[in-house]
Amino acid sequence: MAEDSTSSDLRSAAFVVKAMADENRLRIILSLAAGKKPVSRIVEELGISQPLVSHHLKELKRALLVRVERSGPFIYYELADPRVVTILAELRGLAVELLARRTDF
Amino acid sequence: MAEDSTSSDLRSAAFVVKAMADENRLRIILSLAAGKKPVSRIVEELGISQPLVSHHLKELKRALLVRVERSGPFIYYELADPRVVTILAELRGLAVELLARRTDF
DNA sequence: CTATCATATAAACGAATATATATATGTTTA
DNA sequence: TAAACATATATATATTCGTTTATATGATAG
Repeated sequence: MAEDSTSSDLRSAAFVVKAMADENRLRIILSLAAGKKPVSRIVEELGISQPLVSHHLKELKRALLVRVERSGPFIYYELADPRVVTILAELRGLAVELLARRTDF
Repeated sequence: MAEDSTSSDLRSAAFVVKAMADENRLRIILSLAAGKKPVSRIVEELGISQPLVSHHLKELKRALLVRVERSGPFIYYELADPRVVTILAELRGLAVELLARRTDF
């Protein structure tokens, strides 16, 4: 008897959410929201080390959140789906409000 | 000079996302989406041990995603914000599609 | 072919996390 | 107050994760 789809969907969701569960990766996603760009641009925009950016891009790629494309010496990354940006915006709004509420009294 | 709000927002978002980055916690969230319920109900619905459920609820509470309320011997948990359910649904849809795409060729 | 630039990978380490088992706390009822 | 029940906490362990440092790959220009 096969498991219900909810279970496997949630496993998939957890897999994707894990890839987003890091501040640096969220910053990379936000940077890529502005459009396709090579690693070096992300590095200079975010001010984090190149190996670290590469490592996080690898994670994002593993979770299928970004697509890779080589052009000459540059390797361009882009978001695999625009919904990532929407969802991130919603998460940000929610998070900000939840934290703000905490000090309401 | 203060840091820009984007940075602290993303830190907040990462904090909340981390709390969602676990399949068991997503299952708990989904269970609570149907309404406020005591720990024991979550335990029987999900079939995971009571201490483990308590532990994950603690994490969700730390991230302000759930609210707690005691009533007699029972301790009820409920989602702190309905948007969590919406966002989870979107994440699930995205994840399922991303994974499905992978085998398209 | 060598030098240089862009990026990836490897190794190592500490910190955080998920889980299981055992036990404690707090509430109700008799 | 003792017993039964609901939930939390403590402890231990195994695993995963984020980061740094160092090095490798792969493309291009001279």
